[in-house]
Amino acid sequence: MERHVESSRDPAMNASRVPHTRRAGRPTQRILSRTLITDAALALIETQGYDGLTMSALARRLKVAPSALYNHAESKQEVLRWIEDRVMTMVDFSAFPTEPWDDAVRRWAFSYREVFARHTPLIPVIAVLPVTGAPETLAMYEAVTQGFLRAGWPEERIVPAIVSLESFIFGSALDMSAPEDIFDSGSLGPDYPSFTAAVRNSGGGSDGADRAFRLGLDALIVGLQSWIPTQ
Amino acid sequence: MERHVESSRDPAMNASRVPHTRRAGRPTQRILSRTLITDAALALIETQGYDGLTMSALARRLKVAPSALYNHAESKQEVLRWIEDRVMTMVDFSAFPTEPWDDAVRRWAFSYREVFARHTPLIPVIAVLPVTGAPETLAMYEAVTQGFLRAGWPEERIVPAIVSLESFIFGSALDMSAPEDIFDSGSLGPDYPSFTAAVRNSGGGSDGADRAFRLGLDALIVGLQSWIPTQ
DNA sequence: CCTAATAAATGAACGCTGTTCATTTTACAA
DNA sequence: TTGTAAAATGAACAGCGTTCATTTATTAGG
Repeated sequence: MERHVESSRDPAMNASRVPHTRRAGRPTQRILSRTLITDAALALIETQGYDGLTMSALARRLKVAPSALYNHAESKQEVLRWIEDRVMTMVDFSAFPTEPWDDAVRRWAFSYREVFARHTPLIPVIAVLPVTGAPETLAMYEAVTQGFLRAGWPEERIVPAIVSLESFIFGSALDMSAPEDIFDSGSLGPDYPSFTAAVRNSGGGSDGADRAFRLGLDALIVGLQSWIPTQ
Repeated sequence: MERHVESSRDPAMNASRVPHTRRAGRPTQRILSRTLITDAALALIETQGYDGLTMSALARRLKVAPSALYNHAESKQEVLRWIEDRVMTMVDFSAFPTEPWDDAVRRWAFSYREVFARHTPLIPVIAVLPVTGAPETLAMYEAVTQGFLRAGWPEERIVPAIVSLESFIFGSALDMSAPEDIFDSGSLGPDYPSFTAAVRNSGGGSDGADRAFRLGLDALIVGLQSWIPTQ
């Protein structure tokens, strides 16, 4: 068929998987690669959402048969892992080398939550995913760790602290995409008077998730800060 | 076919949806009901996991055709919502009426995490799900709210505090089912020396998630406690 | 320059999913 | 006994992720 290869595209080398031993007869990329597939997947998610991310749709966008994807990715799960690593590059952790610890954590946490609130289907993936083979994710952890060290954190407490913060961030990212009236008890309201009253008097309507996040993050930061020996 | 109704089963009245106005010609349950479907689904999950929870498998277990389920549930999503509400009954919030606030929160949080760590696929469902029509979930929130009031919390701060705690709990439940070596950077290790070292020195291997949860929960509790006016 | 080797692409399957629909069965009310 | 309406059936459906035998394209080596 005359479908693909209408122009001379970038050979699109596979960034992080250089062949170790080059044996006889080494062929080349024609169309696909980890980078290109991830690009297309993200573009697809941008316009169609995660429901629109099917292997067929992905292949269509790359002008390729669905089965061709399986020469490069083991499964859709693997594609999701690639996406996850790419999405991590959108998280802003730039404050750690310069700003005070708590400010840096705050900026990082807000950005982290924001990014994954737009990628909630990744959260169950990421929370369970080994970082092996996720260089961007590792880059973030390295920067965060250095920020903690810079603030005087003892090495052995850094990882648990990061895990705590991340747990809170992931949970909050999920919460962010909840409907505003999630706590509306409807006709059952009178059966649960204390809770219904608390919901009614819980302040502004629209920024409920935001207030809870700010509140919890501050609490977490204060609590964690007591783990830094001096200062 | 001679398949079903081999014994006289409980008519299995639909617990929480009593018909408001009984109009002419009111028929009866034969086999299915919200309660029975939820029972079967949970039993299925217990033995086969969430991957095994398909509408066909569910129907098979109830000795019924798959399409019969759709006379009672609008979709699989609705079945998941029923499961979610049932699972909420397994969360222990019994300490709120008697114990000190922080102890009650701790017990509740530990139980909550434990329960949903065994039901992680529900987490994305629950975090976004309106509580309308989820009586057990509402019952828990009512008890928790009363516990907060009893501890002197101002009404308007209770809901954000609960949301914060829940976010942390859900994130931690996801984290709980992560593999132990999730932070093993593999061959890329040397490129991220600070993080790799922090992981290596982060203490005991197996209870990593537990330590992070305890740490974060304590921090959160201390931080939140400063929101109680007196005491 | 041809040939052998091999990755990459194809297209037709596969089994399974959740869901729909016309039809039949069942149970109760009148 | 009859009428009504919910509940069950079974056959379809489109779409999903994935596999596999086959063809196409590319390049290294003799």
